[in-house]
Amino acid sequence: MDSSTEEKIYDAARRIFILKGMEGARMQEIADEAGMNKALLHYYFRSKENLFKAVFKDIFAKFFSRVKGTLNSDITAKEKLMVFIDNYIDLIAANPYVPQFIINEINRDPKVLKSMMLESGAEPQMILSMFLNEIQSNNASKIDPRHIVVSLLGMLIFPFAGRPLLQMIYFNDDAQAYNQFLMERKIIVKNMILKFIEG
Amino acid sequence: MDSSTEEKIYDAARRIFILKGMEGARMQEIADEAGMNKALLHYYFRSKENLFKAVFKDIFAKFFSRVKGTLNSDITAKEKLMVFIDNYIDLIAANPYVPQFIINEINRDPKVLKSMMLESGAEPQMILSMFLNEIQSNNASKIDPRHIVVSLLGMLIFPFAGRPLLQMIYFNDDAQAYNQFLMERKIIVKNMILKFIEG
DNA sequence: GAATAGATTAACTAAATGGTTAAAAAAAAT
DNA sequence: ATTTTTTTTAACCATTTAGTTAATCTATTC
Repeated sequence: MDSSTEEKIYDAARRIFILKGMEGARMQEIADEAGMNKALLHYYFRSKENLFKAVFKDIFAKFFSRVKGTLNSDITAKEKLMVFIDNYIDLIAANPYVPQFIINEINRDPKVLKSMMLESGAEPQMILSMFLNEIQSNNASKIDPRHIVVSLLGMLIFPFAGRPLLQMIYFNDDAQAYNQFLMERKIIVKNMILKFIEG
Repeated sequence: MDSSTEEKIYDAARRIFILKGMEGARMQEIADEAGMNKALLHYYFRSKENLFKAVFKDIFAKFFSRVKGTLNSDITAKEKLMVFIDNYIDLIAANPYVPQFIINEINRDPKVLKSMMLESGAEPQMILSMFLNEIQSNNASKIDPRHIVVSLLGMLIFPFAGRPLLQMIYFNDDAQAYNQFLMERKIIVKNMILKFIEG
C-alpha cells in the first residue's frame, strides 16, 4: 500500500477506535497498526481527541446518511423502504462493530453529537420518518412514524450488537448458522414492518 | 445507611461499573462513591477483576432470568408474553444503562458469559422462544421463534441504548416527551409482535 | 552538492492507575 | 485491663499512557 502517512494513521485509527472505543484505544496500538512511530500520530493529528473526532465524524456521517442513496430512484416509497432495509443490513454486516461503537461514543460524550448535527444540517435524520409518513398516508390508523423508525432500527442493529450473546444461546455458538440467520432477517424485518404499516 | 462496608463497596461498584464499564471505571472513583479508602476495595475483593465479576454476575442474572417471574400464573401463553413486554420495559426504564452495559461487557470478554451460562444452567434462555413456539402452534406459517425473540429484544432495548441520539433527533431533546414515548412503546411493541405472530 | 525544510525516530516526562504495605484505630477475646 | 484480631488509613510502588523533545534521516531547493 502506497497511501500517505496521514492516510495510514487515519485508517489504523479507524480500525482500532471502532474495535476498542475512544477510551479503550491506545495511541501506541494505533501506531503499531499503522506501522510507525507513535510521535507521528501527534505530528499529524496533534492529540488523541483530534484523531478520534476526525474518524468518528466520517463514520457517523456514513452510517447516518445512508438513507439518501435509496431516495433517488423511481420506485414507490414502500419499495424504497424495502431497499433501505436490505441495504442497511448489508452495510452493518460489512461493518458489524460500527453501530454499537456509535451508540457507545454518543452516550459517553453527547456533546460531540450536537456539534455534528449542526454541521451536517439537521434534516437528513427526518427522511426516514417522512418516508413512513408517506407510506401510511392512505391508512386510517396512522402510527407515530417515530415508533416505527425506532422499532426498525432496533430490529436491524440488535442482532449485530448482541451477537456474542445471541449466537451462544440460540445457535450453539455456530457462527456460520448465525450469519445465515442475519441474512434471513432481511425478509423477516421487511415482513414485520409491512404488516405493521399496512395494518 | 447502616449497611456493611462490603455492601457499600458492592453498591458503589455496581453504580460506577454500569455507568462506565469495567475498563472505564476507576477503583478510586468507586472508593469515593462508597465514601472510604481505596485499599478497602482490595481488602474485601482482592482485585478490580474480582469486584467486577461479583457485580456483573448478579446484574446479568437479574436481567436475563426476568422471564421466569411471568411464567407462574394462570394466563395463556399469549397473555404471558404481553405481561413480559410490559414488565421488561419497566425493568429497563428503572435500569436504563444496564442492557448496553451487558452487551458491551460480553463483547469485550465473551469468556465471562460462557462461565455464567454453565453456572446458571443453560435452560432459562430458551424459555422465551418456547413461549413463542407455543403461541404460534396453531398457526399455519410458523416463523423461526428466534427471529421473533431478536426482533422483540431489539425493539425493547434500542430505544434505551440509543436514547441520546433518538431524543435529540426526533424529540428536540425534550426528555419529558421521550419518557412518554418510552411508555407508549408498551402498546406499540405488543401490537407489533401480535400482528406478526398471528399473521 | 551544500543548505534548508519536512518527516521520522528513540528517549523522555508527567500524570494516572491498580495494587501493596506498614502503621494506626477499632472491635473482640482473654 | 490487656492482648489479639479485624478493619481502616496514608503513603508508597510499579506500570501504563498521552504527549514532548531533541536528534537523525530524507527529500527538496538553490
